[in-house]
Amino acid sequence: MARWEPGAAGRLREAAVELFARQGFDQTTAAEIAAAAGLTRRTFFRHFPDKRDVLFAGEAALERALVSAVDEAPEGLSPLSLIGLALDRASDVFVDMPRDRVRARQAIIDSDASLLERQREKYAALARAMGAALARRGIGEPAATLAAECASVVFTVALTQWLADGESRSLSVIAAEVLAELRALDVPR
Amino acid sequence: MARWEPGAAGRLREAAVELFARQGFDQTTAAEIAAAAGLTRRTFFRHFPDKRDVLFAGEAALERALVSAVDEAPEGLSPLSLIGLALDRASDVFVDMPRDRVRARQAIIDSDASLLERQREKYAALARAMGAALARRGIGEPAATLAAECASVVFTVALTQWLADGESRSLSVIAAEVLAELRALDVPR
DNA sequence: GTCTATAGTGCGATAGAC
DNA sequence: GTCTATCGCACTATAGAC
Repeated sequence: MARWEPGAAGRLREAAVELFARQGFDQTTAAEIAAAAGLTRRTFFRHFPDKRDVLFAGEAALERALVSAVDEAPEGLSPLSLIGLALDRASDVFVDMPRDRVRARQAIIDSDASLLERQREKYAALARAMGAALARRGIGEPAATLAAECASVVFTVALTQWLADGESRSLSVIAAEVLAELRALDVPR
Repeated sequence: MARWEPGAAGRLREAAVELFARQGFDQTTAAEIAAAAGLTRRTFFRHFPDKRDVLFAGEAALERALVSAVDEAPEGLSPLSLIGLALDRASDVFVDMPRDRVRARQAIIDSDASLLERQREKYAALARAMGAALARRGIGEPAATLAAECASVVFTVALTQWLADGESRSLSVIAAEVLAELRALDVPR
């Protein structure tokens, strides 16, 4: 048997969601999480610079998905259409995730102001990366920034809806619908 | 002579920007700010629950302007047109402010992570208030949230441009232009 | 570890406005 | 007199210096 099982970071992330959900974020120590994952406190901090990060390690994959979709998209699309492609690709990141697990994670974040702030920070970083990707395609300012922020908002709204009680549609379907609503914002009502 | 001059909060805010700009946020104590405004440390904390708040007390007026514009707008407009009216009203809040002072304030915020965090929080609250105002007008979800977040983004981008070196146009002109860019995001390019 | 400086709070006293 | 803003003091907590 190996000295360590593979996927230490993943096991830490799962254990963290589990423990935070059961006993609260503040009431859970890094040592507990590490123990539940069969690791030591020291190893926890080698993977995550602070206790909060264990909940946000997934954002990197999201950013890669969003940015690569923009980078690889065909020419001649509108910024909003580019965003549509990016959101579709980002939705793929979530297809293999159990909805209940993502729901639990979001409930933890919603319960703590400092976690909410960290989440805002992550989304702001995501938007900056998207803006840079759009700029590489020749989209000027302020269009690139506006489109990137729109992507962030549409994604957030769509994710919230995906996690809502009784919702069964896929994230990509919901995101497309929310993007359509964004496009319709200038229709009088 | 009166025991207290009127406008204590305003004097504290001015002194704070002055001192933060000169010696840095961390290097300035609440007592110093209070003294510069002819008050005591205790009075500072009666006006502002914490040291950061002295930089953000103005957001309340901004929120009132945005929300009242939506509340008082005529019927039958699109959500984007509603936020156009709101942005115009919000710009009025800034007409009497010296651009250099707002620039100094923003430079202070940009220099400190915890202040940036507070600013994100304030804008998030602003967007929530706008979303609620739009909902009162019968705008459903997710349109209300989307439009409110768009307003927040357009305002942020416009304010940044207003503060840019060499920019001389008024905030309301810039905001109208940025909103026009937002409307044009679905044009292929 | 100690020491210092500062953030932030609770409470009561006081000086004015009305 | 009431009401409110300010003040002064004492307190806890915490971050950094050493």
